[in-house]
Amino acid sequence: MDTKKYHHGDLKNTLIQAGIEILAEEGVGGLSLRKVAQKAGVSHNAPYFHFTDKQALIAAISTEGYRSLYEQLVLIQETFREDPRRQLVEAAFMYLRFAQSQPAHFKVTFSNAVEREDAYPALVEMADNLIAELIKIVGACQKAGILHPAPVGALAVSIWSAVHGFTSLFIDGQSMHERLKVAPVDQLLIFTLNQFTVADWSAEHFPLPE
Amino acid sequence: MDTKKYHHGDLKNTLIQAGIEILAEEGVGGLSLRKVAQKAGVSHNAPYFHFTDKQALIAAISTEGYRSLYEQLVLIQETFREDPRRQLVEAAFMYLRFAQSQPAHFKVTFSNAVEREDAYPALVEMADNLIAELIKIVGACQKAGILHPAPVGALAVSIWSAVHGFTSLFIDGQSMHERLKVAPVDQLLIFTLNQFTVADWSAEHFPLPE
DNA sequence: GGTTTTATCTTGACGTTGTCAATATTATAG
DNA sequence: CTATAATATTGACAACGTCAAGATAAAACC
Repeated sequence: MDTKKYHHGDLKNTLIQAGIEILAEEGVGGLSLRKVAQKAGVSHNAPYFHFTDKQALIAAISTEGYRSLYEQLVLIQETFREDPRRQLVEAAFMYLRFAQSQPAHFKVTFSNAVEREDAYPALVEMADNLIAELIKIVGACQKAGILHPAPVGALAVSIWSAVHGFTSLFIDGQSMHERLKVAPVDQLLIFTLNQFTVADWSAEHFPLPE
Repeated sequence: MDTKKYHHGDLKNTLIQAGIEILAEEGVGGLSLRKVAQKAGVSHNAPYFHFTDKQALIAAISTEGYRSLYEQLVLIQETFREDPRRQLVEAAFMYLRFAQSQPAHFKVTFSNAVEREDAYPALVEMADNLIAELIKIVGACQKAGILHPAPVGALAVSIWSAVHGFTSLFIDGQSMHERLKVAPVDQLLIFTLNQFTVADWSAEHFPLPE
């Protein structure tokens, strides 16, 4: 019950959504407290009754990014309950698609701006949720013999690092994926995922999702 | 011959260095054109004769980040000329150490701020240099039988993605490396690198550099 | 139900920022 | 040695984050 209805009614979430929309329309540079307030139809100081700081608003937007990733990860597991291999592939592409469709929100989510993550427990909690789901999938893949029997935490960190780095480098200025022109980005992501499988580097294990 | 000596003499590079120092002292949020100018001992508008924009200064700082990584990569290859395995390990740790010691510069380098990379040819060129060196190392590792005989460009992208993602997640709010407490960060990086070797997941292939 | 309290929002102000325009200064070219 | 172009300063402006003071409306209390 964070969202009491006083004058405006649920202004807090309205501001968060306005912020996410501004990120989509104008990018990270266009995000300002005053513009968010204007978009929500309130005065330039109204946000201060819901966020102590600009940082706090950014942290809330970041939290929503984690929530979106987390919820999609849960959905993927439900959808492909008996196919951990498919879960991993879908998860990786979901990650990439999120970044492609909302690059500014993706960037903000991964704390380009938030310095003291500890000051925002809701953010930490949602990030933990995301990690927990990822570990479930990696664990299931190990059980199915698709991934090595390494410590599941370490393997989850490695795979997430690879997918996150791949995605970050891709949206942060087409750094090379396009410059090298070695392969389409989707295929490169599959290739990267394949590095973590038990077998050789051929693309048989993780075909592209249709 | 970019650096003519008129009134100040080499103000351009002075401003870039001042910017890097501010990043080290105050972080990304503390970087402003006016503060950079003040640090260089010039008026608040002097930078506009060397950078069209704040973005242009950021692009120059980013370029310096790429240059630093590139030069260290060249040095590593010279130092361990006959040991491609060692080159790869040292390169990965050099990357991580750079981010650890200058997190704000690392973040700025990877374009948290620069939107139109194409508008800054020097930046693109230095990034290309970095990629070229990385590909050399990966190619040497393949020749030595340490890495799979996959297309070298794709493999370089995958490995860079893993190291970059690992490093980014680590400095962007200790996202999990510390939260999971699965292993010290250095060991986790080695583990991640090991995923790309030809053999199994045991840590024999890439021991920690002393 | 009327009053008090408290949460929410507005208005106004201040210093800082990025950037433009106008002006001054100095190095280089002729 | 002058003229010109490159370099730097000063001043201004709107937008920004944030603080302070006041207004408004919901909630709590009797």
